[in-house]
Amino acid sequence: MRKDSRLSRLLHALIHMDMLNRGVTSDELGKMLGTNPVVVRRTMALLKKAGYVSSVKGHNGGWHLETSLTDITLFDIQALVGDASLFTIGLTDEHNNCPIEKAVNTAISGVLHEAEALVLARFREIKLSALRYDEKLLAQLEGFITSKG
Amino acid sequence: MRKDSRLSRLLHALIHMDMLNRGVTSDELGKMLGTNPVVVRRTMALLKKAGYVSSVKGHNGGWHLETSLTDITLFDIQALVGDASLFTIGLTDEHNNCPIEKAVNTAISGVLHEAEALVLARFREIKLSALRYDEKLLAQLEGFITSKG
DNA sequence: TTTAATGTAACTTATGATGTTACTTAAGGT
DNA sequence: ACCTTAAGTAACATCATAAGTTACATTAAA
Repeated sequence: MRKDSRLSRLLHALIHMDMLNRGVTSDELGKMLGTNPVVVRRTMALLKKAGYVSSVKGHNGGWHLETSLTDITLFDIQALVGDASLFTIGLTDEHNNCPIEKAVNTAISGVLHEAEALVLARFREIKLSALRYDEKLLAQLEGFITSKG
Repeated sequence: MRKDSRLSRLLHALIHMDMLNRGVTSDELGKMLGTNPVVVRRTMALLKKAGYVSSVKGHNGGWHLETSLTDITLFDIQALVGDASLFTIGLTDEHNNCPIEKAVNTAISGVLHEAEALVLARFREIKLSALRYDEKLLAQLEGFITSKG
């Protein structure tokens, strides 16, 4: 199923902005993120609405970081993009009153809720400042097997 | 994002088959699951391939349970449908060698792996026999808030 | 031979992020 | 004033995949 990579992209953009410590244009961000400026604007609009960044139109315009990365957690950004559930597992129509279906859905959703709570709790613990480029950290992590998505 | 409800459907079907204790047709299952017989066959084919059920064509044909529900866990069924990741959160292209992107993806995937392990461990603990219709259990669970999916 | 069933191919639909084009608006530079 | 650079946004296409649907082949009992 198609995945939502906006969380990854927004974190990526925010950290680049923090390290550059200047305004950046959507074109620049698009090159960094491997996408085009319209997608960047669309996605960055979520950050702007939440006040984490501002934007300036016209000449010398662009995006500006308005918040220290020590004050933003993965949870904060996930909250901007995570409208629906975190899982690809769906339940069948819950307005059906078949008791078997209810028992099945209850069992599944119980587990998924527990896992979702775990994810969000972990995301709350991770500040964006902790993800800034750090040679040592990256070397440690180099061998880590990352999921395809 | 669109969800995959095959896990829910397969569990639902298996428990109905167990309780009826007879062969059932795809038409019957379709009515129980709220879908049509072709979708049922397509989905049930996963169970058949794994040997949990068998099928008979023609007159008096249909689907037969071949395994006790005490010998099947949610994990077993999830393994049949869960080709990809359990999460709607995706990472951006991992062949990019931007160290920031790597750090971001590593942080996210670390958390998701932990949560996925939790889900699968819980699924291993739940036998399908534990989901059979039980008035008492259902009454207890009635108030539980279930996810929209 | 008729009927009831699975098996399966082919196509459509639904969904939501992503990609793309084109245009509008804003603001600095010349 | 005019040009250029930038965000903002509408409109539409693309992608991926489960689900829905139609049609037909195959199998086997009545």
